[in-house]
Amino acid sequence: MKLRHRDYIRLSPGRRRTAVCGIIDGMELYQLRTFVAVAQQGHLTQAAELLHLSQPAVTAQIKALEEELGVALFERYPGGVQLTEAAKDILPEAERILALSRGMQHKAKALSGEPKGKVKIGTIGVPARLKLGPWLACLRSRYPLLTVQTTHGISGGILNEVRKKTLDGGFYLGRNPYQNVNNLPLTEIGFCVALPPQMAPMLAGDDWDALAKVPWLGLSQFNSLSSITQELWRAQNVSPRKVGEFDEEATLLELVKAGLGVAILAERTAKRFAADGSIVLWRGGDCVTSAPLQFVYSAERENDPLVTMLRDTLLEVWQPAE
Amino acid sequence: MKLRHRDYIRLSPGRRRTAVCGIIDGMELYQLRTFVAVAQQGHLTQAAELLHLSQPAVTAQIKALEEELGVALFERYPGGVQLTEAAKDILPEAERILALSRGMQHKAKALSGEPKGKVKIGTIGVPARLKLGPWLACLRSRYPLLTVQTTHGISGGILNEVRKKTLDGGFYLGRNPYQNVNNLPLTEIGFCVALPPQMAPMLAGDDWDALAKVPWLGLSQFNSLSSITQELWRAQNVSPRKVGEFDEEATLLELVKAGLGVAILAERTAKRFAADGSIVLWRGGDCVTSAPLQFVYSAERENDPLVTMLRDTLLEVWQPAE
DNA sequence: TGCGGCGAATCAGCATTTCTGATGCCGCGT
DNA sequence: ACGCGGCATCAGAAATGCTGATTCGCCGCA
Repeated sequence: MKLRHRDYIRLSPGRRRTAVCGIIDGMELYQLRTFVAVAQQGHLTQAAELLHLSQPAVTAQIKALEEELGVALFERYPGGVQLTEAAKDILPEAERILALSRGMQHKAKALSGEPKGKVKIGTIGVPARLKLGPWLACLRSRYPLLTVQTTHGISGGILNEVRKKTLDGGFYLGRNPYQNVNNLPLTEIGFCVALPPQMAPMLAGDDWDALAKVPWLGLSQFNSLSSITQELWRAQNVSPRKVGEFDEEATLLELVKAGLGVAILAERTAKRFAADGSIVLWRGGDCVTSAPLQFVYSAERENDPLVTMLRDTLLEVWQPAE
Repeated sequence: MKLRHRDYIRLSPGRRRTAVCGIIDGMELYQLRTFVAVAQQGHLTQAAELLHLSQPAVTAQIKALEEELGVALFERYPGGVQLTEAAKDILPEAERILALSRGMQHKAKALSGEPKGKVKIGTIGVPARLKLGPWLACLRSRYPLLTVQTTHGISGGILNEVRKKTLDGGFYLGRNPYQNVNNLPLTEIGFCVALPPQMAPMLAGDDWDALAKVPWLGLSQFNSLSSITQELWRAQNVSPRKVGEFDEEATLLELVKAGLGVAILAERTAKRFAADGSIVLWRGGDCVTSAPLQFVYSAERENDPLVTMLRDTLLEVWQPAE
């Protein structure tokens, strides 16, 4: 990797901060947050998105911090940035500081009395399957001052919003690929392959190659099933003929009924509609794969009293049942 | 103590900071610094001075922090403020965060290569007695890029400037009354009572009562000897007739020579001038008291590499000698 | 009981900082 | 070569933090 060229001209407009003598009392938490985000992402641009900032803002903050500390923190390469040796030493300290500061905020929140405010939750799929009703009821009864706002979306989108902290938490189907998002497994959901009745005769056996030959209703890449399905095909070493990409189960169901092709559906949905014959299940309804349904939230908020409340009530609703 | 009345109207101008969802990513280090300073001082005004800020600025910062955390941090009483119960829980966290952040800055400074910059040192009394020459020579030889700026003053003033971080460090004579200023004892300095030659006959014995009857050249309250002298008189249960207050030893010496009254002088100075008869020492030059000569610096900078350098070189210069 | 004094809150205006959007520059892959 | 990803830079705009003057509440004192 060749180091990207740049002339070290400073733009620093000169701060107002009271810089007294030796020590310049100027380092601030927002700079550390940015530092850590950039270190994590390896890109100013991506860090900027995570921080809800523009890229120039991130550039400036990093530059200011580097100047403040008297140490270069990143080496700029084409295609991204990389921690310097010094920064590798400093990063854990910054993380510890941020962790402590979050801890302090959480403590304060815990001390500030009855929890109130609005919680934003991302939902996916069928509300009933999330046990959304019982959960919110439980939440409401225990914390009356809390209001909830739900946002429906597809699995990947929800996860991303949780990552970007646009949502306080959300449901996710599948294995969460981010390490700065924590998850609470709720249950396992099985999936079957649904066939239009007219195609059923052709696919009586459990032959994957045969399955690969009929039209396949694909999933949008933001749907968590998408990657699950892809793994599935790869494992069987076949590749399907996709007739399109769709991002909601209800849509898929409709299209299967209409005979457009075969698709993967959640076991429960599939079984329900197989019962009345509007679709037929491959292999008689055996699940071809499964994925965990999880509740996800920002890892930074692991100890946030609010998140704890969410987790506790969720467990209460899910534990006895499953 | 009666709680001070006030209507909790907020002025908060609304921040720009990206307040996303549940958590408001807005707490900043400068607010914590202010919080801790106020907690320590018990007065917004005094904290403001320590922080080089105006009192309204401190008010606003505390208010913002309280709003941020959702907890009242101080109760306002006439004559000052006091920590709330919640704040007592939170304060240690804030201190830990600040300590860590300082630690990080120090680490960065240590990593940033050869130390350079300007160090401001407060001096008192006679430079030679501070071994200033040898010390600065040692410092210079070891850290060539470091420049030193000395500010001469009286003991109390220097200590205060160190406390307010206007100076990186300084010399102080006496026991340091502040706990947020650390000190490095260098040596002990003895003091004798100097008499004008013409008064000597009247005070041949070692009678304190007799001493109390002659005119006394007092010390300004900012001179560290001031409190030492006061203790001394109190211990002897007598009180002198002050003819004025002066703040430099050289001045005192001149006045004693001129016959205005008696005064307390450092042993060495006193002995030197007693030798040529321009003054006479009470009790033949026995010290009546002594005080430690110390190097003082902000406690927050205990681990600052710069301060470590100062301490190490000082010890090197002072250790072998005394 | 009226009068200064102390300390905090408030207000308006100002100075400075920080952000954004547009743009430039640099390597890389197609 | 061209477009693209990604960072730096710039100018303008928005927002924040700070200050000085003033007010308010409470206390001690005459």
